[in-house]
Amino acid sequence: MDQHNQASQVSSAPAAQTTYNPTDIESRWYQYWLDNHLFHSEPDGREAYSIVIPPPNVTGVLHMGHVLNETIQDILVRRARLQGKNACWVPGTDHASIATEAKVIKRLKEQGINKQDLTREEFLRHAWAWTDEHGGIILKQLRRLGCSCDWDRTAFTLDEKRSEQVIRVFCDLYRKGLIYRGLRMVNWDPERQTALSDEEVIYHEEHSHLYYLKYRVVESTESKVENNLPEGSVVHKDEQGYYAVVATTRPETIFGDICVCINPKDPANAWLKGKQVVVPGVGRIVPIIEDRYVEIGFGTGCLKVTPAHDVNDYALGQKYNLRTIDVFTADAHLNMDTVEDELQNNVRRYHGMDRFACREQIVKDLQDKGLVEKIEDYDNKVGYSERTNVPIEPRLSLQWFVKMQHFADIALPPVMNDDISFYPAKYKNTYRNWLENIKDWCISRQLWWGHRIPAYYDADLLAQTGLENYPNDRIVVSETRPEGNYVQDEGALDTWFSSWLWPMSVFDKEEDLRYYYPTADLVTGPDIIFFWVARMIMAGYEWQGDKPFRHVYFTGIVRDKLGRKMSKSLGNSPDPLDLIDRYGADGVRMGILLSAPAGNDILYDDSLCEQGRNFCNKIWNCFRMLKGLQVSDTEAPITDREAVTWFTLLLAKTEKEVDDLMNKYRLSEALMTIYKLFTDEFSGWYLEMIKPAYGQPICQKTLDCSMLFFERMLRLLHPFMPFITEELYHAIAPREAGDTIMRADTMDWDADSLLAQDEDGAFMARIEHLKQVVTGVRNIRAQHNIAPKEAVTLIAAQPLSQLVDKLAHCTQQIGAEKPSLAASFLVGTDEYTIPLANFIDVEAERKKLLGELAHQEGFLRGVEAKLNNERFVTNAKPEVVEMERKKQHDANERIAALKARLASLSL
RNA sequence: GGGCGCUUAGCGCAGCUGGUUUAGAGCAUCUGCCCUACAAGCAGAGGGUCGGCGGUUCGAAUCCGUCAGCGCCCACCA
Repeated sequence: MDQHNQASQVSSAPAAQTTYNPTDIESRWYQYWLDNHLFHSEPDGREAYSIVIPPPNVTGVLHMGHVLNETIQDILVRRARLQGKNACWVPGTDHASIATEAKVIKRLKEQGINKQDLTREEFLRHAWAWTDEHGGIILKQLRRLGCSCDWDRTAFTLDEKRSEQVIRVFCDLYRKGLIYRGLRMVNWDPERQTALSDEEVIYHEEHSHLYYLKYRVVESTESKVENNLPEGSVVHKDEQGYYAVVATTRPETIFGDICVCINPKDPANAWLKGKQVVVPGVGRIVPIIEDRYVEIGFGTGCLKVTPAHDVNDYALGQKYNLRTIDVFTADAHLNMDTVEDELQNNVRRYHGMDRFACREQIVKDLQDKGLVEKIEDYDNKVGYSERTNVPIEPRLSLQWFVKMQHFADIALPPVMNDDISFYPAKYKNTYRNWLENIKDWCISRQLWWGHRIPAYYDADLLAQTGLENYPNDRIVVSETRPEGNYVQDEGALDTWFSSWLWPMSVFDKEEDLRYYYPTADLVTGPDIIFFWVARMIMAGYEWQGDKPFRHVYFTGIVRDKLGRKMSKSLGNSPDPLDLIDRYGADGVRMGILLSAPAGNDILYDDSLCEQGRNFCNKIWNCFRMLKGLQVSDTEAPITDREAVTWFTLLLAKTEKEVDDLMNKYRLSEALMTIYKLFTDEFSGWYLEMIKPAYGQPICQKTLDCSMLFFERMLRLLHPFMPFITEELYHAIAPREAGDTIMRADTMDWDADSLLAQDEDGAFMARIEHLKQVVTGVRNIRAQHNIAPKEAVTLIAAQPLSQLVDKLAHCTQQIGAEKPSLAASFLVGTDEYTIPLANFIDVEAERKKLLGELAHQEGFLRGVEAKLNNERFVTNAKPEVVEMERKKQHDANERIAALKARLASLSL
């Protein structure tokens, strides 16, 4: 069946049911939007508004974090569309090399296939098959949420267009001298067996141990010890002789120890100067060296130096030209083949052990030999791979790097001077901090799923030199494979090396790039400020000469009710699709947004979606009420005209407020403002004002105005709740084919000139006063148990609008005598009285009045304390003093009225 | 070890270029209501002195200092 027709049918008649059922409505309208290409954008004469989606992992599924993020983007895009801008939201996915490669490997394993047994080409075929099969599910899921992406522009970070640009950028940087290949100590993920960037390492505090190991002093040098002990020496000796004590958290790296280092100024260890010691359990004889890097007083002041397995030790190694002995395999098992032949007998038993198993074993063995002085509990930070969550291993390897200082220099100023503005602004500090301490970016990965590094080695030369010693100036870096016998670099590029081009790479055509770039807003989490945000800014200036986006909106983290991060293992993360089934997409969108100001974590709870669903229901019923009214051609009563004028002003004012809040990215507050307008003002007050008596018709004019208000409120709400607003927009009146609430040119009115009609606010003030009187009457009804249907008399000094009589179900008596048996209340300084002969509880009334009197007198004392203070009267601004005088006057009037009431009550 | 941010009703928040009737909404709570748009609702109510202390000021939730607690980011003390 034709989906378009279905949608039209839905809108032709409001359903009779009293609750809103979103399911069918949402899927039909989404199809309608697609069928009419309402999300598609092409460059034209209008102002452009563009957003690029933070591309989710191609094989990912929708979680609550996405719901928050994508809802915000959709709100911004839909609002821009309503403002008449040419809005374009580009969707897409990320190839997420590490994560996806891991998934593919896991799947192959389930099929009994090992990655090692496949060629690169075979593996990639499997990976693409997997991507085609499972990829892009998340984009489908975004449709359920209502996301108005321009699906024709869907991009993928590993598709042909994107690849071209990534390779071009790599080559460009290489030619500019900003990319180099080098042997460095990098963060190694032994699980995935690849290098990582510094940003991909997450440090966790851990309870571990500090092992104090005995490094025996070599006998030939021992004799001198006794004769020459400097002041303050701390000498260790047991029945077998002298030894140094070295503290380490990683005894399994001991096989790679090259020397022991002390601080030259450390008196405790000065006796070790010039000595040699034996690496325990290994038997290697190593020198004591001296360097001020070692901190006196930490541990024993003796540091074992393992240049192949520690960043600092590597630095020392460079400084003193020490050799490296790498004792780990790529998957972090012990490799004893690198240890000297003559020591093999000592260490052979550890060969092939896992690094942590080896730690236990070597400690045990050393304890047996009496070579462990002591073991202390110790808390230290251990780096974990962000993706595989295994402890990373510092590893010396040949990798490709981007020189970052140049990029830091171009990316810092625009953020600091707000050319690119951050919401909330506090992240500017974080950003600056990172850029001011920038380090080179390791971009090569030992993975297959990704952009292959376009570097080529002469096959013959490579055979002679090997990769490590291949001369850098003979590397060919090129967009295309060079002619001849060349071998391409095996590495792939860090995923972020393609992501950082996203805001420009998604626009295929030059014309599009010119029109849509820079994009308007970026919506993302602060956790990828370094990974992505900063690097996009760098890339934007480097290749487009301009910022990639004008504003960055940082969302918070979605947590559960107890403040815990949502995770699969905790099982505290609801399935968004399930929530949409239960509450409707509009309900879920409102739920997630309500308590999510920029940068604040949100504590998700189903009750928030319930509130969203309930709001939909309220809107739905407002419409049912209006649509169900009988109409007449009679003149509108004065009360209708007052109500219409009031609501016109209120709506115009609220629209401006909402607009202002949106400009400040205060989306939650904007939604709350609309919510209150709809619920309190429109449903609670306005509809009650114009509602005809039972069985009576409403006049056409009033109904028309009311429908106009309703439509304008729908439009105001549309960015937040697209489905119900579209549904009711079509239910209000028949629309042309393809018409939509998201189109810009509906119902323009000039809010400013409307508001100018009540410039001094007198009319609005009158209605607000009137509402307070109604509330006062209702209050007395509640206190005295007077049923709503029972009419009461209201004694007032001045006549009020008939709206009061209608809303409070009362009859006004102007200036009438106030009986002593009555209840009264004050609005401002005006007193209102309701005779209550049959109902009044005199004591309760007196108590209430006395309470009010005490409050007013306390207030008056505060005001008078100020006014009696000469320094206040002379120093404060005149208008402030005047305000206090007014307060004093009003308080006195109210006190007088309360006293009079109390007196008459006592009669 | 540095840097940043937060601490306001039961909960999550707004207010913070000092003064607008002795602090504001939402949710939750309590009371009363199935009144013909809505019980996924209506009407009404209670509840904070603004983390502690000190200072500046005629006046501070709002500015300054300090202490405490919480959170985030960065950092090569084994």
